[in-house]
Amino acid sequence: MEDALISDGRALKHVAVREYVRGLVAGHAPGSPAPSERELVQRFGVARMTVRQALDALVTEGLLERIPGRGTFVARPRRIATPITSYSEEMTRRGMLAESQTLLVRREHAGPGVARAFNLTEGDAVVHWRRLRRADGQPLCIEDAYLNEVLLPGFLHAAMPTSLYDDLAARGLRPTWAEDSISADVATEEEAELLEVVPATVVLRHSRRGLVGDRVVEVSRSVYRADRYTMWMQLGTDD
Amino acid sequence: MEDALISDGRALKHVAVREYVRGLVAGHAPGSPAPSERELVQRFGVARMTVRQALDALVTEGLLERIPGRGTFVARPRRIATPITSYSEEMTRRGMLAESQTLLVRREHAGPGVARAFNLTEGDAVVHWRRLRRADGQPLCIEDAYLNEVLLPGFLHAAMPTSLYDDLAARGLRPTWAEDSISADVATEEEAELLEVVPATVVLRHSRRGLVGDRVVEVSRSVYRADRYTMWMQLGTDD
DNA sequence: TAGTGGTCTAGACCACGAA
DNA sequence: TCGTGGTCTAGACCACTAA
Repeated sequence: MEDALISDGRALKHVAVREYVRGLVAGHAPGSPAPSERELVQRFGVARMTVRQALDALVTEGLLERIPGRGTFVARPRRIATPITSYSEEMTRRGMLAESQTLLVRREHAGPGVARAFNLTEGDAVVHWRRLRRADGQPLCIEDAYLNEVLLPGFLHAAMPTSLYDDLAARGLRPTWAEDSISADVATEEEAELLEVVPATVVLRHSRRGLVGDRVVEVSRSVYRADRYTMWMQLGTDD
Repeated sequence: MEDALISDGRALKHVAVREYVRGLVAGHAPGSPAPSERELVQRFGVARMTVRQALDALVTEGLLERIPGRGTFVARPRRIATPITSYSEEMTRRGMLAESQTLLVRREHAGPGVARAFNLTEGDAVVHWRRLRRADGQPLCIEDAYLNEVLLPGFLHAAMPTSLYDDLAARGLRPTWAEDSISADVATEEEAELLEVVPATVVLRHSRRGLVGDRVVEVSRSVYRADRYTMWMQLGTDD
């Protein structure tokens, strides 16, 4: 929603036009016509440049497309690269029931790897949260998430959120940038027991550094049963 | 390059201003000031709206950023998600010497999996190109690439390109969209022999469907030695 | 021919930042 | 105080599309 209309007290005309058009075409099929520029000039009693400023924004964000000599139309949605998702979001997308069992959650001193990933000094305090993840009731993954406590005051004492990403989102700290590494390996004895496989079974390891701006908010290491999990991703933009 | 100046015969003013500014700030450090809008109005003898249209384009493409009350400046380059790279590009990025040995290249009838990936009918002709990939002389990967011959006339009879992606780029068919899957597995006997490991060694499997627009130009399946390869990727935009 | 978006003019007032 | 970008006006002519 555009809150400039409320919070500012003084509505910007191009914002008013933009949000009017956005609401008008919401849910309309690609190719549906939007109002013509001169029609909007009449309706809002503004200059045409103001209407164009409003429509420019909607064209830039991919909602509308202009065809010279014909008009302005609802654009076909662009393909989008793989979003940065949480385990529960990913499982929901696959149509599976995601469950999590907390194995450990406590304040720890950062080891060398975690400290480097956070740009902290070894020994600095971090929150360590280890969970066993299930899909449709079957063990699928062990995730060790590390969090920078400075960015998440009261996190340890609050009720554990259902979804880490939901909690981060509520704090405005949901990662918008992720640096991932993926490798194949065999399970350790401890991992094998939790995942209910024999030791030395093949697993997929996935590490992530999640950032918001320049701040590292999440460092995680996950190990998946290779017989139950294939990672998917889409790269590129548009089509 | 902006060719509207030449091909159109009649130069668009906002294009002239845009390209003038682009050339002016080329190579300048982030934070360097660009000319002010009123300065460009003077220099080109155009209206301010025309200058703003020119600068809007450069701001949208991420070259400039505006700071109200201060001016317009060269923007800090945005972080970019993992590009769709070829094996040789990826190895070069890692500072390793990439080599390829063609094991097989021929026309084949598409099997069910490849046909589905290409949106073809099973049995349709495809080009199959199998290569053993080395990094710094050591076997790293076996790649089976399948190509749609309809899109690549004469491909089989031409000299084999050093890089498949270079050849595709020359034909305007370098993928701009990729759908990948990654899984952990063990090597087959044949794979183990080529990769110079014992059978049942852990490997990373990577499949890709590469598209340009709606056209599938490449379907590939790669198998990497897990002890020598970790996949990296970056997701998201900006920072 | 009528309507559309693309381009362009020559001004204007505003809020904000720096000096 | 002065310069900056942000917003806005009330027109104009053009090329193009569709009827």
